[in-house]
Amino acid sequence: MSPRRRDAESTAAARAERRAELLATAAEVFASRGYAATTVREVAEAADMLGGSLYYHFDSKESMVDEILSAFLTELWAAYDKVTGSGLGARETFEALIVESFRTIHRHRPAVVIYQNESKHLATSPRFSYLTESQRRFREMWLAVLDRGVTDGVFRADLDTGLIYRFIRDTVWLAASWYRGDGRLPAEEIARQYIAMVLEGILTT
Amino acid sequence: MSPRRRDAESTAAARAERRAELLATAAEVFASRGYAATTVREVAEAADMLGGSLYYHFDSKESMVDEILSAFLTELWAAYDKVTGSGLGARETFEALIVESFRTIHRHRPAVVIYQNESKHLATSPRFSYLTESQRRFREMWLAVLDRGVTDGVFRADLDTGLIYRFIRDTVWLAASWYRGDGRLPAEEIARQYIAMVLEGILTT
Amino acid sequence: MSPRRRDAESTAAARAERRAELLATAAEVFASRGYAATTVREVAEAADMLGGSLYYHFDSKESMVDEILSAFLTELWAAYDKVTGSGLGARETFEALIVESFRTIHRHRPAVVIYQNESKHLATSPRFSYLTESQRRFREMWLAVLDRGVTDGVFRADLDTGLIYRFIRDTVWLAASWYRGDGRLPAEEIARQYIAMVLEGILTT
Amino acid sequence: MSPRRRDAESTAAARAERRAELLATAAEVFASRGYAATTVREVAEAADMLGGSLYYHFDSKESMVDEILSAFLTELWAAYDKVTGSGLGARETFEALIVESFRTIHRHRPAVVIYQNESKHLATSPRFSYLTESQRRFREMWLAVLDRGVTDGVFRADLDTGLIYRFIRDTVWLAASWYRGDGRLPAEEIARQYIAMVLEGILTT
DNA sequence: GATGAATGAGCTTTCATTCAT
DNA sequence: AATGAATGAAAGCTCATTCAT
Repeated sequence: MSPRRRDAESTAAARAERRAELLATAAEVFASRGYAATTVREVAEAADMLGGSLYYHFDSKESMVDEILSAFLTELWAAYDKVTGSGLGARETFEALIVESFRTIHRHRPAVVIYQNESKHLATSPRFSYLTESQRRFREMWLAVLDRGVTDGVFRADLDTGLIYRFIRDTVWLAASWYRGDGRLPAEEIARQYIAMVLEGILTT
Repeated sequence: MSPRRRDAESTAAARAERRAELLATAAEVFASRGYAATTVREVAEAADMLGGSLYYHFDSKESMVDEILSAFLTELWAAYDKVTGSGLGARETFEALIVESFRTIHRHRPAVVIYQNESKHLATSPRFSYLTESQRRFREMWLAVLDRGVTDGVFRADLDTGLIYRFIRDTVWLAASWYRGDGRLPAEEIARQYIAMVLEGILTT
Repeated sequence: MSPRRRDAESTAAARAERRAELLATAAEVFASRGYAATTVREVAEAADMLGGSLYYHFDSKESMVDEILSAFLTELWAAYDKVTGSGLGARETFEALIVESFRTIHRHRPAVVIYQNESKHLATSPRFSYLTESQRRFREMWLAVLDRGVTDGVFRADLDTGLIYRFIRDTVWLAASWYRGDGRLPAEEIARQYIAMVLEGILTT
Repeated sequence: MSPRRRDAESTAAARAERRAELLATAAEVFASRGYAATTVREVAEAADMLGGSLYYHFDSKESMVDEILSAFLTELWAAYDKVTGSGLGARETFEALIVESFRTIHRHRPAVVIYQNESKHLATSPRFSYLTESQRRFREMWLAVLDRGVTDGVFRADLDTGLIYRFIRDTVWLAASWYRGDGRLPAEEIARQYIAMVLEGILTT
């Protein structure tokens, strides 16, 4: 490996690292103030620079949320795919998905908040069509698990699975709004209690 | 009643009605596009007027959300207070509160959506301090019901009531985002299924 | 005189009186808040009506100032012309003009304030060309008196008459800004002291 | 001096210089068109920029007048304080104050015009309370000089000093409206003739 | 004569974005 | 990489004016 190449690599790596840093900062600000209500100046200030300087790193404000959300969704689906591809039963799949969701909230809290608050609005633009697509997959995945559970006689048959899906979706993602990693309840414990509450309600007894 | 008085009354009534109409329109638009992202011109357009004309009826964009939210909260608390003042047991209170919540969503859907999406941000301004206050009361009310249920042996003691409170809060209010009054599921049926799901999970068996 | 004609006359008279009332009110408001900074609504409010109602009486906000100023100037020039046509000497003319000026201020205080504050700005519009014309006549009249006084050996020759003219003009009209008819100093006493000061100076002799 | 420090200094200096330039332009426009009647766009145009660009340098239109007026008053009072602190007699103080006033007009003509035309209106806002305060000090200072002159037998006792103060104040500051630095009469000559007129009168003796 | 609702132009201000340095 | 000045579109809001009643 030539020194030249090493330089190029370390430069590229340093640049990527800087981007990641800036995106983390931006995500924090977008999450706390709301995307539309946050100015580029505020993001820059949080990163100790001036407004114009961000444009060296990013094309636009929109491209920042874009990167934040797509990075989060990519990682989320990697985790989900691993679970659904493991050949677990309906109940075990249900539990594993809940646990993965709370783990993701733990690692990507600001991104989850942004996703929760802004995705409906952003999704109207073609650039963010992947948000709609993700939501569709999300719905299919959960309905499949719930329906399989009903078919297998594991979940109650007298409740509307569409309704249950919505309740689960809402609680899980809204948890990002109040979840604090430093609280007395770690992500795993929240997942455990959440599973206990929901499962013992929808299970046949 | 003199004609003069009748005139004054009908004029004042007509004005109040017009305000209500405009507020309903504004609420719809704020709910669907987001308060910050909605322009006054858009609200006016939805009401078939020009931007400036709205200012004959309202002081500012802010005063519109203010009226929308406070009208909704006033009605909501009237319903809640009636329930909590009826001397019902923990479980019956729980059920009645859920039913009232879904009924309010049915009648004030756009206001609920706005409340859900914007109140965190709006509450930072002194003008909207009643939002914070309402949230505090809301929390106290639910915790009281849940704790009483635990004490009375009606609700399970091994779950964190703070956590349960949050799950309930999030699911109930977020329901406004997807609820459509014209759907196959009326508010009462949604409430019934929701109660079934949650209660049979947190009840001692 | 037919009753019909009397009605028409009394109606016309009543209308003229109402206009005069409204103009007096408007002058007061324009004088205290400034013409540009005063809204039509404020004028109307001071006259106990709604904004639109003024347009029954007047074409526009501009036509109100127009009437206020031209009425004032008409009366002022009638008084001035009487003085300059009386064949008085330079000093007596000087004194008489000062006295008439303060009398006009006494009767038309708000109009004078408006004239002082706004005429420079208004005069740029063709509609108000009479303001420029009036100012020109005013200058000519005073310079004639002062120059005649110098020629006659009544006024000092070592002072620039253009400068003296300006000083007189400024002090006399600005007096409207602080003059209050109810004060301890009536218009005539102010005129007397003013004349004494300008003619003889403030030094002891 | 390190290069870094020099850079910082020259940058800060350049910025201050630019602000001063823009303020001078704004003062010119405010003075000629009136503050309320001047639009921000007009100020910007006079400075060869677009309306929004001014907001990089100033918070608001109001903050521009604020800076213009307070800079002028600061300098004016520095000059006045020097005079009144010199232990001169009443007549010499009088003359020196007049001279300083005309010198200030010479250097700050637009600011003086703005002060004259707008301060009454601006002073109602707390932000401009210093205008009221300045006017109070101004009155006290002049009355002290005039009263001392009367006591010392230098000034006539048969004239109302309150009245004289007002005449002096009005003429001196209104002079800014017509004074042109390029005219045949320099500030000092105007001051000389003005002093002669007020002290000795315009009559031949 | 007056009301009240609406108009529409124009204002101050904000803010994402650009670009020379 | 970052600065700082400027752009220009668009926002919230004001206000003189109109007009049916």
